[in-house]
Amino acid sequence: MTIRTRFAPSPTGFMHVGNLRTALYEYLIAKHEDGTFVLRIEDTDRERFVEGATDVIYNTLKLAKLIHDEGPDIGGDFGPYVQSERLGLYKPYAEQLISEGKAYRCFCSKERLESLRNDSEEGLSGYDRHCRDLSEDEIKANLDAGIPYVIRQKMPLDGVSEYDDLVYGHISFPNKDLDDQILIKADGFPTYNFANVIDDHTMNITHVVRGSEYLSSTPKYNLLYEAFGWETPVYIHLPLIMGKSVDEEGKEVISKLSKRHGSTGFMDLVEEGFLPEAIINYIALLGWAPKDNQEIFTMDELIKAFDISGISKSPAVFDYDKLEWVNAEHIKAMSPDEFISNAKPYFDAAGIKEDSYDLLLEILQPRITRFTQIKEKLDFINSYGDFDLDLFEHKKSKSSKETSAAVLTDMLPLLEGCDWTREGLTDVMKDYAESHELKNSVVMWPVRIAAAGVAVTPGGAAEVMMLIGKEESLKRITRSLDRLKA
RNA sequence: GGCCCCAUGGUCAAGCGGUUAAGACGGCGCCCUCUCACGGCGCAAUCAGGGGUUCGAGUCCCCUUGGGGUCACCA
Repeated sequence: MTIRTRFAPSPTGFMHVGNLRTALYEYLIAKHEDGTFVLRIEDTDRERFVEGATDVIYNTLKLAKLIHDEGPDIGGDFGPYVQSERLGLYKPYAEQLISEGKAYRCFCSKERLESLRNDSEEGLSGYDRHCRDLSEDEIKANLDAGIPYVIRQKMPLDGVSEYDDLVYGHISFPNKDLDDQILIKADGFPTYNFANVIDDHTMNITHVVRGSEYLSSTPKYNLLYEAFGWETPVYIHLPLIMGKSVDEEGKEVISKLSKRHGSTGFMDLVEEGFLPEAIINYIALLGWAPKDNQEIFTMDELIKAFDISGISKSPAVFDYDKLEWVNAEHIKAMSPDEFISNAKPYFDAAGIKEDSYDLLLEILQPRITRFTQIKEKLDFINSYGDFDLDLFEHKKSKSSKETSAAVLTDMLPLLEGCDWTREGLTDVMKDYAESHELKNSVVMWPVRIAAAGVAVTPGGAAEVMMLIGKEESLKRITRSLDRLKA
């Protein structure tokens, strides 16, 4: 039997990393066994419909390289793959249950249900099964009167529902706590719970993978499978992804990851400069650990290594620091071409010419954790002002304003006359240091500071000057020297 | 509140009856070094508490505590 998993998002226009991780695990579980990964759009809630939201889903999956084998855009043998296009399918199943005495029409108004909730202790008890045993006459009268109704499933009043989850093990649940769940809403649309079961069954889904928030509603699903005489799928519930934030009193709180914890939308993270493959890599590790200690994975490696037994049960806190590290590792693992093509937009924005690419590749690749940082790293190339002369003071480099002035005075003509290459520049500085019995740093420090005008630069004096160019470098050094002497 | 689930450093976590309790991120220190990174080396830091079971418990059982989830004509 080949494994079939499905990702069934609602088109809300926003892909939360928690949802994405669920999709990832569904994909990995299927692909590890050479199975099929299905995309199904769950849009039964007309009020929540967002224009263009399905595109966000397609784009996200494409960027994340979670390629589905069946779905609305590519078809398959079990279509349609959009619930709103399957509407006719659900009601007959509900009516079948009514005729078998396993479900019933409920004519209660929303207002009545509302007051039911308000009257109960904490507003927490459910439906009172008021319509569960209406007589045929009462039902007919209500129907004739055109009173809108929902279809509810009759839940067992006692006993225990049990099932086995591949992550959480054996779960048991007292039936008396189960509400007579609504299958079909008054508007004729199926509820998520109902459509989900019908679709999973009719699409031959073998493994249902979802967040652990469904752990306690799974007995309801099973009762539905049971009512139809269908085989239940294998359940794999995933630990939730949590976020850390600070409350009004300045206390640190941990709760289900949401926007208040920072960027949690996949697209938001991408915009901040996180690579899709790094995000995927990181979230794979949130709630799952490989057999060995590998941390950095490509998608193919994840498919190979993924194992359900490595999924943990306890919720995991999303850690931006580690994501940043994973991102940096992916950047460092890039081939020169990959790096350049990712960096090109930023190079263009900084007016960098192609002949600097090799040098920038070398100095930037180990230094950035996100490509979006390139702009500020290269700021010194295009902006230069009268910086604080105290920058020439650096104890560890044995550099001071006095030594700087002396060194720059000597270096200026030497630099002007030397071979303007990285090696040529380095050599002329080192030779000078050697012949004057100075530490390299006494020479390099002031040159770099004078040329860049900032304390921190990617690369050293020679690299800085190569990036700025001969003319501009000499101009800047002259200017700094004048200011030092003034 | 009822019900369900969870519990190893600050974070992700390995461990599945006998270990000096891995590893990674972050932090700190040292080395490398013209700055910042990269790289290398090292340090600090964890079994929530209490009962059992056992020759032996982070590992099994129970209770307590803590955390999370869920109780919609949302998904």
